Amino acid sequence: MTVKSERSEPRAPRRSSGDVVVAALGILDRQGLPDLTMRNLAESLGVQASALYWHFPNKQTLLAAVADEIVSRTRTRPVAADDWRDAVHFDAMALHDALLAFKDGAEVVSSALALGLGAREAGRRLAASIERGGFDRMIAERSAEALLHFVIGQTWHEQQRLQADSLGVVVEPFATDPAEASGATPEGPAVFELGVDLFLAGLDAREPAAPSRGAR
Amino acid sequence: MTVKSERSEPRAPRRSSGDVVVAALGILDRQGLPDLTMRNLAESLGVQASALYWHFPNKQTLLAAVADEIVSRTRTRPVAADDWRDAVHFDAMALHDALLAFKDGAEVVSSALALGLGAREAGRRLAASIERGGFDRMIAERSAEALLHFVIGQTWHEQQRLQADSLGVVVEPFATDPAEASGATPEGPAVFELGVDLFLAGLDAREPAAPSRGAR
DNA sequence: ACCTGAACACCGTTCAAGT
DNA sequence: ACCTGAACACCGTTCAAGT
Repeated sequence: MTVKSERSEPRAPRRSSGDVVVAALGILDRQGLPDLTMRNLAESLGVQASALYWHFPNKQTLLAAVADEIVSRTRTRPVAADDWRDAVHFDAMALHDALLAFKDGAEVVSSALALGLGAREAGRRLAASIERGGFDRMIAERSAEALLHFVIGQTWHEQQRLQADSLGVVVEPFATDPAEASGATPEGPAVFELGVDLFLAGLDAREPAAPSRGAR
Repeated sequence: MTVKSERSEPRAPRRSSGDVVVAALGILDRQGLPDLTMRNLAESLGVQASALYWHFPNKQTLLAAVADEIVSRTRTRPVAADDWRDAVHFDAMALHDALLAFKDGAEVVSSALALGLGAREAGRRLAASIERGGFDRMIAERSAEALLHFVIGQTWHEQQRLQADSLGVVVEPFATDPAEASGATPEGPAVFELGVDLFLAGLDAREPAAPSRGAR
């Protein structure tokens, strides 16, 4: 007989702020950012909208936590002994995939980062991988920031096109010549890879450094 | 005596969509994006909010026009005979400045670009300057896009910090080590320049090409 | 500690109707 | 051609009060 356990009886299944973030990710995944309202989110938790303000001071802070969660789900490199260029390349691709994993993921992370809330982990990983190339910390951090802005901006744009396509909306490709824009979009990943490779080539040229291991 | 001119008498000082964009820029400049509501904008034009929907189908389209206007005010290079690297460098800095010229300018342009509306001119200019280095059009366009995303993302972040500072809000600097984050932020422009230089070095390494002029 | 209920001060957008 | 007036269906946030 479903009696209550030992001590006190847990009145209701109360929520932690972690639960709120998970519920927010669910809405993001299924519906996207425009539908991620405090009211919708509250409803999906079986709660009043005002209850969310016990867990987070405002929506912006909540979105920052969501951005952190998206970024924290980035794949990490299995082996750590590789060339630093491969490590940076891997980090960039992994972040790209993590952003694509949730509808409007890139936009959420972009805003959080610009606002100076959350999504810091992404930059830290890139900087750490770059540092393995023997660059000093200042260079590593700043170039990581540059690469990070590229990855997020590019992914946001790409994600927007993917979502537009899936709705059958026609969006002109990103081309200089409108005449050649009529052809099929070559493909997404190539643009992305070119950017990352350009960046790596730039770093390589800046400092010959040690080939991979050993502090110069 | 202030009589009416020849033909018909102009009843009221009616607005063009250009006037709407200019008014929007005014609000952006003085108050920022959160205050750029259809109602505020209408009021600044002495009109009802619903009147704006005669000029633009929706707010998103209006913001795209605003983004176009911001980008179109980018300084253009005085002399065209320079090295292509200098041209790209100039374009990047000029766009940076154009985005900083209006409160939340970078955010407005970032969104418009990601959404595939407006702000295309920025990419076109960069691509044209890169093409002067002898790269083929595909490479030029894609690398321009990469650089563009960096410039906008970086500027958005920078602008956010500038505005936060001017309000006395404390925002932690963008650093890996929270311990070293307590120092003063070194400075903004340097981060920006490093990114552009990295990018140029990457392009340079990819194709030795002609030094500046002449098609390879 | 966690949440309800009700309210406040807004939003973007539509649409019939006016001139 | 350009705009009004009124409405619709929402927003984020606050706050006293409940358990």
